[in-house]
Amino acid sequence: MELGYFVSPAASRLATGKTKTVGIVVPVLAKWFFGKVIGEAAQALRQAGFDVLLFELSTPGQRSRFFASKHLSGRTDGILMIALQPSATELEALAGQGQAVALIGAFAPGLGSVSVDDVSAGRDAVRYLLNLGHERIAFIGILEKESTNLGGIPPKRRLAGYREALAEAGMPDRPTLKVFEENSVAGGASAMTRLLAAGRAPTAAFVVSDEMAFGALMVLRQAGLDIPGDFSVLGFDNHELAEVVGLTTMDHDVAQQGREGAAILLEAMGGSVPAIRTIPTRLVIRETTAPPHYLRHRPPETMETEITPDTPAGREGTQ
Amino acid sequence: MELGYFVSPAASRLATGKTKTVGIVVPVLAKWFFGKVIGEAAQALRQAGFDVLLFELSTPGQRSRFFASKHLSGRTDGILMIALQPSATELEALAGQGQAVALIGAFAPGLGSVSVDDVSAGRDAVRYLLNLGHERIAFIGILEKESTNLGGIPPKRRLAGYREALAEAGMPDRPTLKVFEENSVAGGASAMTRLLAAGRAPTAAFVVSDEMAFGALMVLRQAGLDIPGDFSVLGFDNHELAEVVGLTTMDHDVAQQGREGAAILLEAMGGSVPAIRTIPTRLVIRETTAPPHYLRHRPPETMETEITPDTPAGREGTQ
DNA sequence: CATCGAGTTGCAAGCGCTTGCGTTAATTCT
DNA sequence: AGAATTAACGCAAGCGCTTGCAACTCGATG
Repeated sequence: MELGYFVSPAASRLATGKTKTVGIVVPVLAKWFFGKVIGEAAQALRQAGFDVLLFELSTPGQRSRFFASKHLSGRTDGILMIALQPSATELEALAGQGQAVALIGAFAPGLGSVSVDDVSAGRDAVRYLLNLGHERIAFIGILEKESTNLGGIPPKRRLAGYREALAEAGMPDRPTLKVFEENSVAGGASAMTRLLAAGRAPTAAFVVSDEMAFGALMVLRQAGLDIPGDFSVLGFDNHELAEVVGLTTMDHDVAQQGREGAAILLEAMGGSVPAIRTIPTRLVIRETTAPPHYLRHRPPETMETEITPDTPAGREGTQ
Repeated sequence: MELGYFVSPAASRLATGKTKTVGIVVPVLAKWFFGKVIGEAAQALRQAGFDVLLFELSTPGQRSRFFASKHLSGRTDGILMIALQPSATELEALAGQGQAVALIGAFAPGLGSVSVDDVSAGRDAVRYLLNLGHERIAFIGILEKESTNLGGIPPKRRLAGYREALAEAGMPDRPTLKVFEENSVAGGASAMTRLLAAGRAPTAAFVVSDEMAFGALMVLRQAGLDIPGDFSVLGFDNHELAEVVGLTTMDHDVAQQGREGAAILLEAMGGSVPAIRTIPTRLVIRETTAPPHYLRHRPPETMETEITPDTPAGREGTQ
């Protein structure tokens, strides 16, 4: 019974009610982040003897259908939701089908989850730009279209971090410096376009995703601006290609999030108390950030090459 | 029986022997291409009433384990293999478990498959560089490490296309201009480094994947070379970020490959004769290609902006 | 040596569905 | 309207496993 596993899963499911299968739910697949985290989580889950079913909820229709029909019972024992903030009724629907649930990049009362410490990451990112001497720092965030469910909580928390850093430094939080667009290269491009078209342009931008930052960089280059001389860009994710572009970015261990998410789901299915874990972030300085050109003659006051926030990975009581 | 679908899948599987589930098998997940094609295929499969199980075979161990144990029977009705060239014994193992099989980006006798017309795509790409006036055109391909199963057939066929174009033009096929590395940004970077370090450097390179092309571009820029003035780079895939970098590349409809792969698997599970389809490619000219600098004063002989090969999508008798 | 307890083994019930067959109701033709 | 054909319906068997219980074996103890 232990080695050959020639048992018929169907029969054993019927008899036990356990499917030995989990569902991984993502808003999109064709993004580096999701591939990475799914891959890592799936491997851990598979190692624990679970099959993994994939669900992509890229439209509101798919999302509501997924939660509406109770097709999960008998199909999966648990659900790992990635970058999707479930509503109370959605959570109920899942619970009603006897599903254990774990979240990556989201929170829910009573559920286990992993996420990065977005507010401190946002704060650190903006602090760094402030230390460089920037005074007009833009924030490029993710637009919450109802037709998409990307975004969710993390970008909001990064915005909170942005505000904190500004407040700390006694800088005003100007509404005109905050723009929100779809989370994609194109979205980042149009956000930067809007920023440049507005009255007084900023000298730096904190962009909540590297993909958007790529788009932003593209329009800056097309506009003939020198990076980082005329404009600094700081991204988020440490995307696989951030290095190619030389993008300064906020790194967080994506693979670890996948692994921890899997572990937490496993615990939840085992009936353990749900853990809430936080992944640390780390600023990776590359070539898209520098003091603003009007300060170029003297070196910035601080010039660390790497900042690791003092929030270690571990259990936290947040939420 | 049609609407509510409150049936217990386990019981129905037991009774019918059909699982209404298919497996999608990929060598890696954390790549744009795979996310895209899986997403599209999964959606089509799901629409047809199938659940999709995900299998990532990123190591030779995982691969052999996957084919060795007969854990598929009773789990899936069919397998969609993406960018994985199955061996004869692997195919037997699958057939022995009653699995229908469809391939994306690979071929096998008697099996349905979709793939791009790699040889004509490679030929077109290199023809374009030749038309631009390049005389030393490098080929950056994928190294077949036994520890990875990426690559496979398509890159080999692209190389064949490269050779054909060179032969047509009466140009020699110099071994020193062909380098092979791992399919990644880093691999592309080291390939280009080797090319620049060698005796007489080429003036252009045809790179079999955009990711490698990104790496190649990175070292060219670091080397202080002007692109496309000093060096032209032509990629493959039309990666989501190719536009950001301005990379000239060979585009092929990735989503369509996913859809067609799903359709073919569905047909195969329905007992139809397996179809072998080919996806057309299309050269997308951007800013990384130009005539070599020593020809800059006069315009190139031909300067199309887009070449659509005359091989339409459709059934073919190849293989 | 007999008895009791612990450990082992085998058996049958049942998980919830599908499927074919026998039965009954509905429908059509003469 | 009666018989024959067809459609609808319900019933029981069985898919291959798990699991609890009964029967049994073995070892240890009084």
